Amino acid sequence: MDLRHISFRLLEVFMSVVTTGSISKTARALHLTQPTVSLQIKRLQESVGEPLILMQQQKLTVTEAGLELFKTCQQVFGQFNDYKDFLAQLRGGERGRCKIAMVNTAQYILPKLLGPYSNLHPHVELPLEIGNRAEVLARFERGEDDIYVFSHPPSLEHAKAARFLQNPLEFIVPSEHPLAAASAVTLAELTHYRFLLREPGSATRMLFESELQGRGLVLSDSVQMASNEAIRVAVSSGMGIGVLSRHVLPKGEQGFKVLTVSDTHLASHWYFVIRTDRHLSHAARSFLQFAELNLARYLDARWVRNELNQLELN
Amino acid sequence: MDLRHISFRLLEVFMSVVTTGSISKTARALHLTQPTVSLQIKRLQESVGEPLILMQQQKLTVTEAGLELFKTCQQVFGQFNDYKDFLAQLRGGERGRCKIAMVNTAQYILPKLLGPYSNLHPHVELPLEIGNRAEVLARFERGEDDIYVFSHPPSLEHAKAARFLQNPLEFIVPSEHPLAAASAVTLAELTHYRFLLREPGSATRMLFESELQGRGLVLSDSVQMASNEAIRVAVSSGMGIGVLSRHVLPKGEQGFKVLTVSDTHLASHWYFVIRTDRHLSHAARSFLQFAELNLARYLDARWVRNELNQLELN
DNA sequence: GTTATGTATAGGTTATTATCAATGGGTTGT
DNA sequence: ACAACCCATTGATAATAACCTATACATAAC
Repeated sequence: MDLRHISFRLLEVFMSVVTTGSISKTARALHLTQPTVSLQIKRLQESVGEPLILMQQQKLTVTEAGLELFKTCQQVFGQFNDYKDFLAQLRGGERGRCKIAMVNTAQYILPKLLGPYSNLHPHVELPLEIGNRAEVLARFERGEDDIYVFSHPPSLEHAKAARFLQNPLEFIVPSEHPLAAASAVTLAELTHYRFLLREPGSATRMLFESELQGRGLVLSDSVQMASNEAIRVAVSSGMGIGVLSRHVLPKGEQGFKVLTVSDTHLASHWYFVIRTDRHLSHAARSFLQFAELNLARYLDARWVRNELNQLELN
Repeated sequence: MDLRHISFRLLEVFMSVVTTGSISKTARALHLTQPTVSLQIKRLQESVGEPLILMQQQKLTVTEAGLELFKTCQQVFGQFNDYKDFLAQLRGGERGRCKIAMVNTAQYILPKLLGPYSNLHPHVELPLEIGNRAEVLARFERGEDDIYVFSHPPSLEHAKAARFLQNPLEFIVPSEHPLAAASAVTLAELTHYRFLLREPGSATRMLFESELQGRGLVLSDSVQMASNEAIRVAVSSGMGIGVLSRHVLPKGEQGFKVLTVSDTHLASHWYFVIRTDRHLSHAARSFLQFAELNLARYLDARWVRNELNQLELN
């Protein structure tokens, strides 16, 4: 038996012949002519190498081999119907995978969207990758993920980016710091103190430094720290002033105080980034559409900047 | 997703691409060229309406849809392998159906062959039909069975017949019959007594009557009875002389006696008959081959007349 | 920078498929 | 006996599937 050149169409025709018990009826049912069906069956029988139906006394009977083939076909079409269902779910975004790579700081805000989304689409896998800006950029280059989250837009080929949230920066000082009691301060005043900053590549630091540079200011002293958490702890223990995303700050200020800097309002933006040269997976599209509709609901509405329509998801 | 024009070959190629993880390797493995495989996959993807594999960074990855299709294919090929096994069994005569229609008297001898055969091939269905000569002939005409058993060859179009057993006729008389004590009698002597016979069409009666006619003898009295069993009982109760196939007589003579008729040796033959214009089912062929080899073993060797090679089974 | 290696695309050939209409030979039913 | 069905066969056609070679184009390896 040589299946190679048998198409599913052929099996469909065969199944119809078995169920209708007639070649002519099948022809009518499938909008074919009777000779066509006759030939199809003949060809199928040759491929199988065994008679599948017999005409005896003008009545069509199905042979043992034919009946068994029919059962096999039923199962096979069942399997493919299951597959079709799977595809439908995939396309509907109910199933599949949406791999997201994000820079460190994003891990404080993205879960607020991911949680509700995941509850709505429990069958969608949502593997997350967290790294620093350079790492996430490298992942983007290699196209390892479906969605990338940056603050600070990467200007790359094949990238489409859209802002979705403001990332306001806040200055925090130890509770016992000389400036802690001031009702308002200026940026220039701050530069006399020691600053605790993330590594040079980080969006927060880049934004802060370009602001300083634009205003001709220079920090008298700064220390580099590996994480936002480390900065927060260091500030609380009196090491210096920190510049952190507002989203990173815990609700209750513990051991530090947020300054009101009257002449400075620093804010970068969070971006969803996708590659234009890759098919966006259905799940990823589904997540971004969810985000577009629900940003204000799950994130602090004051900072939402919904420009996801720029991704042209539809 | 439109399966209609997808052939199994195409799925085979796809599966190979998934398992080898490379289009070129698949091409080499299946003795195709690389562009051929590329195109096949492309076509499959179009049929499915969803990307199945992705090339990223020179590495081939299988999408969700692709992986699921692969699993589906595995199952489907599994089903068809099962079907192939089934076909092999069918062809080997291990499975299937062998419908046999036989005349009444044959039911006393055929089970001796069918029993051992059935033990050897437990998965072969062996439906039996038993009727008088006319009924079995009608079944033959309509081609309702695979094998027909007659004594007396039907000379029909599309029939191939072969003898396999002599059917010697015996004369039986009631124990208290005047002839019961005689050591030997002649046919002519018998004609003076009442005979118990089957219906005119039966092979036994036809044979007996043609013998009488050939020798210019006429029965003085005869009664028609519906079955061999009825004749046996009637003889035992003294109603007259019976003519019965030796194979029908029980081992211990009860209430009757078998005569030795010195001038008469009547014997017809049992025939297996098949239609030449129908495919002989594998099971039927298998049974006849079994019979050809084992006649002498399971039937009384004295009467075996093995001419089954005339059926040209091989 | 050159050489493999792997994939995609273009262009072409041949065999096969999927159809059809027309026709002939059977059965069945009236 | 005739109409009504059913199936098989024939002959024809347009589409397409299944391949190939040649070529271009990446990336990885040396």
